[in-house]
Amino acid sequence: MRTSEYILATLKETPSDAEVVSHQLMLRAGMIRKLASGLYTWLPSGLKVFRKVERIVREEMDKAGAIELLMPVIQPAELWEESGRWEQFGPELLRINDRHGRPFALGPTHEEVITDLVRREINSYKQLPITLYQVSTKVRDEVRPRFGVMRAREFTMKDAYSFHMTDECLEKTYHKMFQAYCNIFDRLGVDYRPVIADSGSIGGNLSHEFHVLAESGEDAIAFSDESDYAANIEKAEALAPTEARPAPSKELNTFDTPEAFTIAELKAKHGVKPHRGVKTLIVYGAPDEDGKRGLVALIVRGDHDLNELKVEKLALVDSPLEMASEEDIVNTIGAKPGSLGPVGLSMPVIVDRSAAIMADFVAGANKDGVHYSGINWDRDVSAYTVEDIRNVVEGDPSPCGKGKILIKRGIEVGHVFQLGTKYSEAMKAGVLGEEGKNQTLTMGCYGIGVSRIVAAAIEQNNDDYGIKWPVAIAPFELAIVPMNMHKSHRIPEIAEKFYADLQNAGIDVLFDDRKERPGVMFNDMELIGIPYTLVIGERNLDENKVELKNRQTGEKLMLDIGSAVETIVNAIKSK
RNA sequence: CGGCGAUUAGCGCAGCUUGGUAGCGCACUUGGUUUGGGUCCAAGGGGUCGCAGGUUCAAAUCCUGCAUCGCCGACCA
Repeated sequence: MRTSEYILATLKETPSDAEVVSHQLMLRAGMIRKLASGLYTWLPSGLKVFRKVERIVREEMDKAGAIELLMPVIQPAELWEESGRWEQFGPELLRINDRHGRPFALGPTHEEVITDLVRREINSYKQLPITLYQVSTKVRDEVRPRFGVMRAREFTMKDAYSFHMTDECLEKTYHKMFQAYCNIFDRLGVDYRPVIADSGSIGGNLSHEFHVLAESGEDAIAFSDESDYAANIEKAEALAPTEARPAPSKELNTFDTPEAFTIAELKAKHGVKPHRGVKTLIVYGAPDEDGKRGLVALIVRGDHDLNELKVEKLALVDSPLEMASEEDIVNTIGAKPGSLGPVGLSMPVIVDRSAAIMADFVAGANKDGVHYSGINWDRDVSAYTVEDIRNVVEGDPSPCGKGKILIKRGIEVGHVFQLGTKYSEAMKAGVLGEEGKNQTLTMGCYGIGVSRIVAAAIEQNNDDYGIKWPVAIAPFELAIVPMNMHKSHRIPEIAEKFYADLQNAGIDVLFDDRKERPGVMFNDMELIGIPYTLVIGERNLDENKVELKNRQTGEKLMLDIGSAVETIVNAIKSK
């Protein structure tokens, strides 16, 4: 490709609404442009990267025995009603009506459609197991799209679905997919980790997420510093403390706290250390037979955070989890949030394991502007249950039994699930088994965010000058930058020859044939992140040399003109 | 969904307080100059000042409503 016949679309200035580095660089490097909130056009350079990621994903899926197909974005509501997700999915499911007023959804994922297809097409155990996949556009009406294509409303995902007669068979495919994912991320050249995960709204049992590690990641991952344990923080168990609860040594006392309604204020104004107090959070309980929801109190240590996912799974608590309104709290307890505590509460009280071994602690007195000190479990609060309801923090013992927890941030780029029979049962997808009896299929599903990978790779590979692409997914492998080509006759000649020879050798080349100053060209090529730049200038030509620059290392090599093509091809193809 | 903020040329912004000819930098076009790291000079093109309504002789500027975009929050106890 010649720059003169291409849209480089690079920007000197950073658009003001781009927050994270990958979003800024994708705009500046001319990869994407925003159409509306969470909707992006892929410009030529962006699309080239996107296609390279897509290709690696396809190759590895094919290698793992998955078969590609393509399903519609627009899906009839009936299918979603059948699986129960028309109700369950919430406003993220973008719904439309056709001209006849019939309801449809724009597919955020394709479990329903694939299950419907398989129940029609697959009739015998002999056709199983089978893994089908597609690379397609997904639509999710995100509450808050952000970070460019990282959390967009329309994005591209590779989604695969496997169907089996038995759980053992599902497990085998699951491991095969897991390995295929590792191969994919290895080839993409990103630093990633598979982590134990929750299966979320997709449903199912065992599940792993693949995360690209980056500061800007929206997920927190808990690692062990001594083993290869890694889990999404929402899934990492906070082990029960091994130490025993000290005996009470103080009397229960009240003290006035008229201006302290948060843990931070309690610390600032009354010197209460956060780990010596507890937070009391009020949520709605599971509905009773009449559908009425009571309140439930959740107690965690002042310096700990509640884990909503763990709470949601408790039988006493309504799912999805919802914080009680201030009105309901005042009406039931007689005090506002900020002055609540476990003493004298007439509702179920669920205490975190770490809070349950505290003695002589501080909490609100359920009276505005008053706190208790010297609270002790059993003596002052009789009815309560103990559960794991908090997020792990750094330094906690690892749930795997070895080492301590470290917390890092990650961008979720892949997710594999063992779904089980959630969809096949609801949608009656079964086949005849060996004994001639109908048997419900068991399913797995496996997603990779193709567009998100592009952004995640940039988060991990950039510097002050721009993007530093891994060769495998760079928009171009090499840039030819001639110095002042229009002032010379031999430079264009040699540059053209290199352009032709390198292309013939299978290198993806961008030939910067613009009439620009060298600095402008260098800056553009570095911003776009092309891994190698071949600089052709009079200065070196006199010695029969050209210069090869490596974007990753900054290293410059002088090459003899005669052997340069071979050297370059070897360097690039070895990656 | 709640709070805050923004909206003026393709991009980044000023002008608004105190109403009176719509500006700057980058980008773009033309000419010249320069040429191994975003040259310099000159001339030019490009705007329903987000939309609707109101106040006024006069509104980018003041008032009201709406829309869009963004940030933060939804762990506050």
